[in-house]
Amino acid sequence: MSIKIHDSAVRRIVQLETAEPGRVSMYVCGPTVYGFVHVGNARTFVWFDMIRRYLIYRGFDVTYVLNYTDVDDKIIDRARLEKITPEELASDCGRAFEQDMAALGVRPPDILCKATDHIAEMVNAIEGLVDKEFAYEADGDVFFAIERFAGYGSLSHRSIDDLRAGERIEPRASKRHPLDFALWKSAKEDEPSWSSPWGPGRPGWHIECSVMSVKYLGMGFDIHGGGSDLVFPHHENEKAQAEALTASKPFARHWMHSGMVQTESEKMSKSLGNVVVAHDVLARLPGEVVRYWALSSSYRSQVLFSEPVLHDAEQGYARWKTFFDAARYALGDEFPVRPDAPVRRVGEEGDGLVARFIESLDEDFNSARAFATIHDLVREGNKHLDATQRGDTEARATLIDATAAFLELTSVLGFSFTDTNAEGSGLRDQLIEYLLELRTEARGEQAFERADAIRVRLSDMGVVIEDTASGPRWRVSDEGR
RNA sequence: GGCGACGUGCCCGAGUGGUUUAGGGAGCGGUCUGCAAAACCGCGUACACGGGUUCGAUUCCCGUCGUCGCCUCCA
Repeated sequence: MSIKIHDSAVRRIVQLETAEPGRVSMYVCGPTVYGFVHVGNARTFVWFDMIRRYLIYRGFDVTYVLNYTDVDDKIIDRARLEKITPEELASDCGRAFEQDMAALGVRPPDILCKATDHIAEMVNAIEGLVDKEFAYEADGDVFFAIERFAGYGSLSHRSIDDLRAGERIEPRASKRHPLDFALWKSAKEDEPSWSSPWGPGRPGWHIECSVMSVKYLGMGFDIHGGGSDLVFPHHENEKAQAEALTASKPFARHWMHSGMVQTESEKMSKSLGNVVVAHDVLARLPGEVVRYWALSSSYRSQVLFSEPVLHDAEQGYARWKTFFDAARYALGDEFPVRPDAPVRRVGEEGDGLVARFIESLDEDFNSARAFATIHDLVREGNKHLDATQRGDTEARATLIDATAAFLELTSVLGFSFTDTNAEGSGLRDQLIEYLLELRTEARGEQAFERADAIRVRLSDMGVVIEDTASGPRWRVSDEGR
């Protein structure tokens, strides 16, 4: 088990070194629940889901923690706008998030934690930081004093001077240093608040992740993930808080950051107003297609979200699904439902395609290469379809191997294929079969017009007919589901 | 201004100091088919530009140009 990852703290590819052999603890910054997540968000969560699945596949015992930031200025503002309470808004958006994630094949985390369930722990942590003089109070607010923490900026590779040079906002007058950030914000009128030694208020943005990650995984947990726009200030601040409070380090052993999604030539971002909400995309495309798009290039690179790119994903995924359907038809009862023993010898050269798949993902999760091996697997399987249907037992054995490997590898990537034909009623199937009989008869009589008419009508209803060596095969397309 | 990433064939997108092709999409040609569809086979000889290192660079180094990200809430 030798897995390499790009660690953004050191900016290079390193060996994954976990605190305990065979176990991986990972914390990923989840959504701020005040609206639907956009596809950039979604891509990050799909990616960490895949990483989690892969680590499990490679034998690690993985603990995956995801948080909801459910107390925040934007939640308060939006709730006010919609005339509902912030709690209602947060729980609605949490539910919507879970729906979207389910559609994308993202498994729920092992631990889902919410900021509002950890206010007391956060207050405790802030008190600790004040005691140790890493933080100070000013008019009911509490700030973290970055100058007191040696090494501030080390995660994002910035010096305090560099950061000041790029300042774009007027610093608060009550801060001692312009880059000091809020741990606790005093409540204004009509805002949700909790009591604290500094008066009623709510926690600042970063503290919840420090507190919750350490609570559930302990200092020195293995992987901290999120989008690359969180490196500074969010992750830098999380790290400073946690290491200052516990007087120990590291906060996280490895940091992984996913690249930003862009539309046209701009980053997709809520503040730029150019977001495409995942919910809308999922309303018109299967989640698998979006997942295919998300995973078909490196998690670290910036990627484009556009119609042509979605089309590529749609076609690529369709190739897999078509193979699945064809293999199911050709193999019948011998279709490998769940591969118990991994098949490692398909595509016989070297160690085969499964080995190449593993080798690829071991190297900082090179999913593009992993996808290529699955496409090769599909080609290998497709080559043996016709012969299988003609009764060639050797071809059949190869097809079974290829299919088993295909199912295994795609499931590692989080794709599950379902037999769309099986979703209908027995009556429907009988009717389709009957129409196929009529069509076969017509073809026998050279009445091709009649035969083609049946095919067209069925196709309009979402039932695709394909003539094969051993007779016509039908399948229900996505439109027909 | 500081920090960083990237620039690969029509498009998306891996990768490598030379010997063997990433892969997908689109296109063209072929096989199969009554016709389709699916599938399979074949094809395009790509690595921003200019220097340098090297026997040899798309791959290393320097520079130029360009694109994008972070430095503000953001996945």
